Amino acid sequence: MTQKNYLDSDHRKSDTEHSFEKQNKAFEAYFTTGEFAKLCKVKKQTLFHYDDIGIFSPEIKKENGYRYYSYNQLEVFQVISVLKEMDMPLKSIKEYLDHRSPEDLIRLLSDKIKEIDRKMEDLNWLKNMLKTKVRLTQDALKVTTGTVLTEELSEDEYFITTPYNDTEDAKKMTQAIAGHLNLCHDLDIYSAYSIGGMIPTSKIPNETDYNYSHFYTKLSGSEIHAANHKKPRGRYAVIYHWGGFDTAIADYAKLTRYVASEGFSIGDFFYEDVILDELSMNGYDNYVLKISVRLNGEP
Amino acid sequence: MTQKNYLDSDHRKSDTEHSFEKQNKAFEAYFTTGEFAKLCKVKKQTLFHYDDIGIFSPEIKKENGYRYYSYNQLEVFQVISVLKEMDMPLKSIKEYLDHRSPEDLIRLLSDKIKEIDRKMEDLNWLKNMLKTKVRLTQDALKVTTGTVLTEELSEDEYFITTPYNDTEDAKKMTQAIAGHLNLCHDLDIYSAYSIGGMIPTSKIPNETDYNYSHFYTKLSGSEIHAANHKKPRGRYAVIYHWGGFDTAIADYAKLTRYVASEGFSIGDFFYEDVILDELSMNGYDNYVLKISVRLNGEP
DNA sequence: ATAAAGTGTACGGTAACCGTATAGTCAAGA
DNA sequence: TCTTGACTATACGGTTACCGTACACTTTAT
Repeated sequence: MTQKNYLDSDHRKSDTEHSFEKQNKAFEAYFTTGEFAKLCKVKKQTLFHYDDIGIFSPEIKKENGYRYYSYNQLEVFQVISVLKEMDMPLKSIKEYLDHRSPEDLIRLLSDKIKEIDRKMEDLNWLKNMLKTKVRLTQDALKVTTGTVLTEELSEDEYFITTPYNDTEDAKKMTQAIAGHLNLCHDLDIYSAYSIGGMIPTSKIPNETDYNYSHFYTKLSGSEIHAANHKKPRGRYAVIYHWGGFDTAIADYAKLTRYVASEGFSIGDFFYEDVILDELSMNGYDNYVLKISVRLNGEP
Repeated sequence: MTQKNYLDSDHRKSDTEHSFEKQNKAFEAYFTTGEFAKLCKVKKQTLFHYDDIGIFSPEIKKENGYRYYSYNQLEVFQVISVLKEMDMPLKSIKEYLDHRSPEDLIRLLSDKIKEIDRKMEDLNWLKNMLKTKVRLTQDALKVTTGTVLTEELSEDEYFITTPYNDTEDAKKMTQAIAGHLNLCHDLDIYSAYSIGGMIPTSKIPNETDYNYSHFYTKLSGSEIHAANHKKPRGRYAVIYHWGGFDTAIADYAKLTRYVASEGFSIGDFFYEDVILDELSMNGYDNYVLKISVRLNGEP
């Protein structure tokens, strides 16, 4: 790759003043810190730093402190760059460089390849989640609130749910939600959707009660094996509500009246999804909720 | 998602001692720092830190300094977690949270999606490079050095080259190599292969001359449009050399003798590749070189 | 009442540098 | 030879997002 020439044997470790005086011209074959930094496309500071921590030092250091890097050190630096790009801490790089061997290299790189695979999976998941979130938010901006409409759910949706029995105790509820998050976490489920709440239609929310029976997370393709609830496909009555949970009660009532007036019988659960949440809005009072309930029977 | 109940309006910002005494029981609806940290799956320190820098503070702080987080703050914390997972610095998260809106969220997430795409491309390239490196290293371990063998190159290979005219001046050569690296960098070419050197067969290396005419980088599929040299397919004489550039001279001669003795005429260039380099070996003297030259004409 | 467990602040340290101030050094032109 | 401008070195502080530990005080359970 590069040539190892006579300069090497002449000057390597020849750091007495004598040899400097005698072969001063040889310094032309060396790079100062600034030159070498430019070659490596890094700041001088980086080279100082590497020298300080002992991972990469100039071949020669004059007694006035001036550093001189040799041509063949460029390659060593490249090695460090590559290892650094793989997120290897300098400490480990140093350790590796001190004991390197082809076998260790193969081990090291193979591990890194696995790590990259993991990282790519994570990124892929994150990307899908962000895309879903963008879509949901865009939809939410187009929504009309306070009016009942109907919507066809063309496919069954699968949920993982955490049951909830306690009453309106805020702390208990928070713990249940945290528990649900942990459950999802343990099952490696990271949905793009917010957590939703199910309320049995037998218990329409009122001023004193707003009782969820379950908290749920919608599952996507590869995760439906973990499902324990199915939101059945079919026609749903939907109302979008703006103004937080407190004032949603009225819209639950509206929804119930609508179902009856249209001659349907009501499905088993209200499904409550947060469409615009803390990510884009400041505070519960500005959330946009989507409340839906299945229309059973023929009108 | 969660319920906003009476605790909210009663206790938010009610941090006088009076209201604490009066509604002490309400604290049961709040979480201490440790509890909340467990809920969020982080250390207490993190919450302290977020409070310090003003990005996320408990709803209530008693006059003895004890922090109390409310149930609805869990969601705010989740938001911070998600943004953090997208490598957003806390400072920017705070800025965003202070002015958030659905439109900004869409902008933000769309940018992040693009960023993720870039990152995945980078990772993919790195992965391919590592895989190639592993393969090359494994091959190198199986190699016999010092013996001439022949090898069929079934496909043309495409190189991007940097010409080199100067003589054995180490500094000039280093600069040429650095220039080559920069060229590749500028063209977005990051090969998995090390830089190779080409030597015209008219100038067989000897004790005083080891003159490369070009440095090259092998291009892979999508990059061949940038090629300015083709290593033609066909039969090649190959010798693997262990012991660095200095002692390679003898093997160049061996190669030349072999070509003649078998009745071939010699190709235009020697191709010199470093098979085991600084990544796995310590110092030039332990490199393994692969020197190849095309066998022209029928024997 | 006492002990265990939890909470607070403060301070130091981490990783891999970047920026700046200050002082010394080198190379080229007058 | 001297000066000037460009460069070099060291030292110290700052960055980011925390982690650990020490020490003192509270709360909770017994």
